[in-house]
Amino acid sequence: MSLATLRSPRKRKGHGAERRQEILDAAMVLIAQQGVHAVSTREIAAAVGISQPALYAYFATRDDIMAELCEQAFESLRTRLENVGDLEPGESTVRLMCRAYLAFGLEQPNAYRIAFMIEKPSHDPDHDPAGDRALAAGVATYSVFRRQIERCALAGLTRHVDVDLLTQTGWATLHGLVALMIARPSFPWAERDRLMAAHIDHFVRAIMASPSGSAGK
Amino acid sequence: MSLATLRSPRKRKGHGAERRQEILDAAMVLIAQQGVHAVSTREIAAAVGISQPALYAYFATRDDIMAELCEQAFESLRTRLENVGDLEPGESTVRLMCRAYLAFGLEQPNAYRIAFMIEKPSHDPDHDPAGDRALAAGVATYSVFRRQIERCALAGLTRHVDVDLLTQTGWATLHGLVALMIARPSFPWAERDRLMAAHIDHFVRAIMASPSGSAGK
DNA sequence: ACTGATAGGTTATCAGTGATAAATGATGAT
DNA sequence: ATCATCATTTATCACTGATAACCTATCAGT
Repeated sequence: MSLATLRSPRKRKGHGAERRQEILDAAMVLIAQQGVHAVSTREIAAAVGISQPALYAYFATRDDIMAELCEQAFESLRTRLENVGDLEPGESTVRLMCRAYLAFGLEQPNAYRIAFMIEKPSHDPDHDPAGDRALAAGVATYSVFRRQIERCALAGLTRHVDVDLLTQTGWATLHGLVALMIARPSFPWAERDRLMAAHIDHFVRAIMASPSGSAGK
Repeated sequence: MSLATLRSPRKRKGHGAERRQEILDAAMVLIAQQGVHAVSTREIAAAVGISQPALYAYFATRDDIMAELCEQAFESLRTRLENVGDLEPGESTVRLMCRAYLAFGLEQPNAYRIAFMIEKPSHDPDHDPAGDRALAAGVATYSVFRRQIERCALAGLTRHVDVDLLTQTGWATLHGLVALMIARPSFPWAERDRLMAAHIDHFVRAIMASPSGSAGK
């Protein structure tokens, strides 16, 4: 009818959840290109081909988009950890899981940032559905990690048997290296591969009862 | 909150570096109260009693204020690590240093955030004086940490003798726990004291040659 | 075929942000 | 007393996330 409305390259009508995922995908691509803080709602909307307020039909706030991406990042890491498989519990499996974790963080720093390093300003004690779902995804990922440790603990391979304590300090150990290397790339780090290998050695040495870790170089 | 009401009566001319530090102090207080992201340049200016553009006579950008606070946070941590003292090198000294690190991070989360968890959007290859000074302060703090590890290494108390590798993975280990607990407080963490103690045990176990770490709970 | 409801979208606008330019005002030297 | 200087202010810019109000297809029901 009115040709004047064709000025902008308006796209077809999205079918509900499709467009929702379109938005998430566009946001992730932009974030991967420009970093988390540099992407605005207007850029995301333009990438999808809709106006900026249209986003708010699918997400209550910008942070909700981030929370959803956080959830997806957690699930990405979770499948990666699950792909380590249910080999027999032992040091080599633990090493594989550590490698998978570090690889995820260093290969997809933006996903890692969103999952672990973006602080949510929401301190509302009110319901925060998006944040809750992200937290649940984080706990689910944690559970995969924990399961491997637990199997080692049940086999008597760990230094002690408080599985949550082992898992949390172990996870924190891995997170520390990834987070610091992402947040402070200017620091004069040692060579990456040696650093990763040493860190995994330290992990195994800290957690396992009788590690076969290389003691020297 | 109306910013105008927070504004103290206009002050007299500032005396160079005095006012500069006034700004930094006000910024740090506000950040400690409201968090890093929630503090605007207008709030900082109002707290000092000047107009918002007046800040730019002392700092080129808001990020420069943050970089300066980052530098001060690093120095605060450095003195804390130095206060561990130059006792004889050994496991107990290392434990003290770990405790000092974790205590700093958990007691002053905002200073810790500024020092380690705020990513600078400046990717300019151009000169970035403020960022450079912050990095230098970080390296200086790293050196204090490194010195203790080095003394242990020279005494033959560490698992191997690549001091930078030991220090960097060790530092990352400590950072991981602090950063995760700060960034994800909603996670169902184990009890804090036990977690800290276990983490320090893991650190010692990973770094030292013959740790006396408690093996059970 | 008309009606109304509704999903999906738009334009216009708001308050707040970091930052800049130009006008103001006090200070200190001459 | 005059003038230059510099700290500081007012006014403003472009941009941000978010809201209000208004269009416009599409579709179900009579």
